[in-house]
Amino acid sequence: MSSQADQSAPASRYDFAALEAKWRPYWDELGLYRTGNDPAKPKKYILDFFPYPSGEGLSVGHCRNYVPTDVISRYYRMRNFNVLHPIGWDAFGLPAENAAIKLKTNPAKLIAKYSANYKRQMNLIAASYDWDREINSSSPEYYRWTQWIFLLLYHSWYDRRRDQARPITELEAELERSGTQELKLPAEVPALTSTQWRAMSLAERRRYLSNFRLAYRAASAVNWDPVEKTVLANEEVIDGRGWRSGALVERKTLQQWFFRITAYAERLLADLDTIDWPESIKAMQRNWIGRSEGAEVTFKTTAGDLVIFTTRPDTLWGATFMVLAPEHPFVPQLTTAAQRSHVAAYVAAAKEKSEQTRTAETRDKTGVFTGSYALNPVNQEQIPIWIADYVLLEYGTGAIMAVPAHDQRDFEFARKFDLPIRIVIEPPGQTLRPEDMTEAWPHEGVMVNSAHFDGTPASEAVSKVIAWLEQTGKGSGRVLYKMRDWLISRQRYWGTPIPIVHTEAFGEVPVAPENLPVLLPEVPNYEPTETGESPLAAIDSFVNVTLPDGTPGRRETDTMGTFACSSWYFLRFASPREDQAPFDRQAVNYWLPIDLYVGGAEHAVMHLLYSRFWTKVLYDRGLVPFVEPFKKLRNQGMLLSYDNQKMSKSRGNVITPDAVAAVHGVDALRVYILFMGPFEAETKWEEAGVKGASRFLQRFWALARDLATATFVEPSGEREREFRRMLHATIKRVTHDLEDFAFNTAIAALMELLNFFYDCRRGQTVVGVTAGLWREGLEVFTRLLSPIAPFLAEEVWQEMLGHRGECVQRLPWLEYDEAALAVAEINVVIQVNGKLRGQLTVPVAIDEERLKQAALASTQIKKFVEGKAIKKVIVVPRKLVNIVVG
RNA sequence: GCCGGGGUGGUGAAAUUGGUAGACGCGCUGGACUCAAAAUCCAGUGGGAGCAAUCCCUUGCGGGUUCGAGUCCCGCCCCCGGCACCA
Repeated sequence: MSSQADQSAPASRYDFAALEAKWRPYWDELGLYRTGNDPAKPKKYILDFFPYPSGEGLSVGHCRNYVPTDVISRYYRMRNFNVLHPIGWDAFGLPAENAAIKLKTNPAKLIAKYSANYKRQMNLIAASYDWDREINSSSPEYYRWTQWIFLLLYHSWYDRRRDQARPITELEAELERSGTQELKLPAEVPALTSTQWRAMSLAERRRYLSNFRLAYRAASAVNWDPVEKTVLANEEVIDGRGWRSGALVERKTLQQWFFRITAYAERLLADLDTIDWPESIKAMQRNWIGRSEGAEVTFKTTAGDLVIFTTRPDTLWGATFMVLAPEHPFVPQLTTAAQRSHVAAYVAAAKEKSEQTRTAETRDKTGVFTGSYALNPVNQEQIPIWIADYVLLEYGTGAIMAVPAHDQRDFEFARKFDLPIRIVIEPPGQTLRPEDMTEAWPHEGVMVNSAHFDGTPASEAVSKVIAWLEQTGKGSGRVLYKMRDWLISRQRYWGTPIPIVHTEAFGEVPVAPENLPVLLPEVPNYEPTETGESPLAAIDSFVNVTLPDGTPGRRETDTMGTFACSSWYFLRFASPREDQAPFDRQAVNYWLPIDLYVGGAEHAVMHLLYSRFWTKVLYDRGLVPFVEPFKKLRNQGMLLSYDNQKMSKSRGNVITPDAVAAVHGVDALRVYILFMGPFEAETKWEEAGVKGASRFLQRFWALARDLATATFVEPSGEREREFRRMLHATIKRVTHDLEDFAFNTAIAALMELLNFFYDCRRGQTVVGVTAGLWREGLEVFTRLLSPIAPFLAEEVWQEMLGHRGECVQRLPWLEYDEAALAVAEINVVIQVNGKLRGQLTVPVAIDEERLKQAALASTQIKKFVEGKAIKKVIVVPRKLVNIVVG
């Protein structure tokens, strides 16, 4: 499209490229996108998910995220809110590092290049970010504070009595005073007296305290991604594969850093009920947290007390055998000489199988008898102990009681190995017989064969048994979660260094906050190793340090996974240049929590869970006054390419905003993105759809162009009332639809208004309304369009409607006038037996009786009513009359 | 299997609390303009019957509630997303 307009005749199409070139610098100069800071105004914080700049740049799929939030931001600016709409770069992480290795360059350089391109594209689509607040998580000014929060977690412990994180110094004081006796200790942490505590060396104390810290280092079986050459968090493993690399993960036991997110399981679950998020994301988080209520019960064995967890303590009398995970620590001791070779072979085979194959292969039960027996505490019965890989060491206690009558897995196992099946639960009034069963009966029912509990109904069974277990010391009620602690260390270069130094004398020593940041060294070689050791370990100048007191130490060489960076970045935007703290408290108090957070659904249990966790820790430690960071979350639907496939470079079907904007203009791109379907629905890109959006804008532009030459005839009061009514109805619809995230119907409303304008025209002549009202109509349209198609709106407003120098987006949002919406007459539908048979135009204020009479008198319904008895007439004022005949 | 979300024309989709199903767009058909095309404008467009007025059918399937159901209830089928030997 050229900007040289034909001088003689009026142009037939508008030159979108010229408008874009003209208005972009104008808005920049005006500071239109700068964050509002008028303390008298209310605020809106509207945020897009922290993007990861990649070499591929943005596709139109990203626009489905950025355009709607931009429209909402512009809308709230016009509604006179202070709007914070920032953007930054989630810059650390594997993709940039891998790309840099491949291209033999530095990841920082690549990120700079990629993010510059993202910025260019974001500006292209007129996303109204405040670039003064741009942040980059890989800059020392930023990651310094990621390290600071790491240390905050390190110096915090979770007090289960108060359900709150507290400073570790308070725990030390309590241990000094009274040991662990008053603490609600987690089962896996050994109790301690104050005397024992005082006798401990500094290193021993540090080791003991790591049982409590919210950031701790521990040896654990972890997910090793052999392609990325690093460990991954559980949340990053999808179907047994690394979420980015797609490689099958391997089990490795390594010393790793974790965040104790499990301490917050209950709060992370409960607070989901307080936030406005898509149900699917909440469901995924609930599912991930995986809460189960049940009981722990102790069975005596020759290797010691064997604790099991069950959600069905009411079936304890039906336990006919026990099953341990092959890795369970009791296995060697429980295995009898006769069984030794079988057990050893089974354990070895289980070890060979990855998590993947263990679950992917058939669910056929396998297992082997240990030769030992356990004592069922409820009936003093000796039951055989087996091992089988369907029991997982990581969940519960790694051991179960098997109740084949009432659990399908145990049933299959019992049938396969010919173990007894005993029924202890029955449906009321029915009898079950083991020999008749083809599957377990896992439902709730009446207890039978359960000593003095026989006859206990389902509604009371579980709670009564738990109470009895607690009274008799055989067990206790317990809540279990599937969620594991968050593994944060990565054996890679391009991440936030973990601010810890390891020493011989004192164990791990945290870096003092005033010595942050621990800088990531700039080095030419940073390729990952095969050994599970970070490439930083090979850099002596980084590793070897001397503490202020002269103690030699070795720096922690793992870096943090990028989800640490993105777990607090939304706080940083409130005061992005703050250099005394991660954020300015006042600024955070004003801007947070986020009013609207938009991004893809793929972060359901990663970023969105981690951020909630960090926010709760910050809340507990008094740094923020809210417990949930994202009040309202929306996920944009996926945008498939024209071939119904996901857009990807390898398929060659990526559509870029650059290409669309070049052909149709940015406004048309934006209109189509918004109009293509409901915001949250998956949709397919249709080139013809952009043409439709473009046509809509053209049609509006042509009306504005013709304003100067139009003639106005036959003004009529009635027609003008109708015209005004349309204007106000459209203001109302667009306003409500934008508030509801219903961009497609907001645009449909504008299209209807435009069609109405065209109905008022006969060629260049406008019929029924005055020039003044016609102009008002165009002005209303322009203002409603301005957040959606800002370039055309600005052009029409300033150049064609004669408001030069007045930025249309600086005007307040239009209010609708209820009075103008009023109509004198309305259509009412006449139904006979619920079927549409006629219509009636009646005064809006008609009373019910008259409406009924008018309907009955209507000739349209005569033939449906004639000769039949009228049984009933339903009158719904302003809507319909339904005549029921028999 | 469990959890969440869906199923409406040729097509993307609309439809406050149950109250004219298919707004708006795309596509298609016809017309105007043009030497012609593109663009634009005007008219039509759920399916079926009929010259017509008009009538019948229609929101995945089967029941139900109701004067009235896309919407509520019960039972199915199918699609998408997530989780899954979690005791």
